Amino acid sequence: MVHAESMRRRRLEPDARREQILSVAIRHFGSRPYAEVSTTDVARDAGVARGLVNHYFGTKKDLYLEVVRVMLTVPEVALEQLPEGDLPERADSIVGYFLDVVSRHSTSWLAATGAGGMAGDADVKQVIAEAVDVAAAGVLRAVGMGDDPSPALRAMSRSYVGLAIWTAQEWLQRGVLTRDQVHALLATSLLALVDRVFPQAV
Amino acid sequence: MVHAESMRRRRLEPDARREQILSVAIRHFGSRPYAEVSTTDVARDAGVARGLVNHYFGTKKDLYLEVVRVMLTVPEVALEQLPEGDLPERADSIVGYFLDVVSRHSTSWLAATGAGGMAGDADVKQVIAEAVDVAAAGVLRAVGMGDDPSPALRAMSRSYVGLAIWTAQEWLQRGVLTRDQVHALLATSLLALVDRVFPQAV
DNA sequence: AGCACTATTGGCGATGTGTCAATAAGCTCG
DNA sequence: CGAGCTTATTGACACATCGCCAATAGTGCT
Repeated sequence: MVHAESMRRRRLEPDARREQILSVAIRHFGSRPYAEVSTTDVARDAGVARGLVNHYFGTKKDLYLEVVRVMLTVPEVALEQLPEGDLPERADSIVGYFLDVVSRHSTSWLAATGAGGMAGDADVKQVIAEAVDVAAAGVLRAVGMGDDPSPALRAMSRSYVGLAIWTAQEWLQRGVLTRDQVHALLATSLLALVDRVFPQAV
Repeated sequence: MVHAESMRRRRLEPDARREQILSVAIRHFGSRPYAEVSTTDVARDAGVARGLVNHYFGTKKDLYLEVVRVMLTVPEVALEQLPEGDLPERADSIVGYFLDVVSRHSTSWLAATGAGGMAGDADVKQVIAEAVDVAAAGVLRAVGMGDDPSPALRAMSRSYVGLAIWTAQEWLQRGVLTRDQVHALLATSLLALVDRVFPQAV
C-alpha cells in the first residue's frame, strides 16, 4: 500500500499541486525517453488522477516542454559574474564554469539536451534554441564581444555552444575523454574562433 | 480516385514491396516529426493495408530506424577519394565536400540529424552514433591521423563532427550565416584542433 | 484448369490520450 | 457548529494508434 494516507482525497493549492506533479514528471522524463513515459505513470506516482495532469499542464507534450524548460534553466543561472583577466583566462574560466554546472546536474542536463540536442518537434526545438541563445550571448560577453553583436556573430557563437554541448555529452556519456582533455578542446577552440573567425562577422 | 488501378490487390515481390513502403515512409518522416506520422498514413499512401507495414518492418520504431539509416547512409558514400596537398588544403576540401553533400540532401539530412522528434530513444541514438563514428574516422583520415587512432583521439574527432553537424543545421535552417562563413568556421576550427588539441591524445 | 504457396488483408484487443460533467474537500459565514 | 459555496479533483467516455493473427486471394506451376 504505497499511499496509505492518500486513500482519501487531499486538496492542495494549485501552485503546490502543479509543482508536485512537475517534480514527478521531471524524475520520469529524466530517467527514460519521452515515448516510454505515460501520463498514467506520472499521475500514479503523484497519487493523482490522470485527468489532473492534463488539467494543469494541458497536453502531454506541454508537460514535457515544461520539464525540459526547468532542466535547461537550472544551468543558466549565475552566469552573471564574469571573471577578470586577459582573453585566455576568461575563456578558461567560462569553460570551467560550464563543465562544473554540467557535471553537477549531469543526469537531468543529459536528458534535456539529449532529448533536445536532437529535437524533431518544433516546440521542443524552440525551447532548446532559446537556452542555446542565452548561452551563446553569455559566451560573447565572456570574450568581450557582447556589445550589440551582429546576427552572424551570434550564429557563430551558437555553433560554439553546440560544440560545447556535444563535447560535454561525449564526455559524460561515453567517458573516454578526461575532464582536462575536454577543457582543453573547448578552450582552444574558443580561442581559435575568437581570433580568426569571429572577427569576420563583426 | 487516386488508386484507380490498385482497386484490385496487387502482389509484389517482397523486396519490391518493402522498398516501396520504405520510400513512402522516408517521404513522410522526412517532412514531419515522428509522432505526427502514423503507420496508417504510410500504409494509405503506399496503397497497402496497415498490417503489411508491420509485417515487413516490425514495429513503427523499427521502420523509423530504417528510414534514418537510409538518410544518414546517403551522405557517407564516396568519402573515399582523399585529396592531396598540405593540411590546410585537405581540411578545406573535406569541409567543402561535407557542405556539398549536406546542402544537396538538405531536407532529408536535416530530418535525420534532427532525429524526427524521437526524444532520447536509445536505438535512435545508436544509429546516429554509428554514422558519426564513420564521419569522425573520415575526418581523421583526411587530416592524416587515421592510422590506429586512440580512443581519445576518436572521441575528439566525434566532437568536431558534432560541431560540423550543429553548424550545418544552423546554416541550413536559420540561414543567417553564408556558406563561406560556415566553411571558414569549420576549416579553421579543424586546423586549430589538429594543431593544438589532437596531439594531446595520440 | 486446378493447385499450392505466400503476399496481403481486415479486424480484434490493448494501450494511451484529451475532455468534461460529476463529486467532494475545505473554507466562510450565519 | 452546521450549511453552503467555491473549486480542486475525480472517473469515465470517445477517439486514435499500434501490434498481432487468422482468413483471404493473387500468381506461378503442373
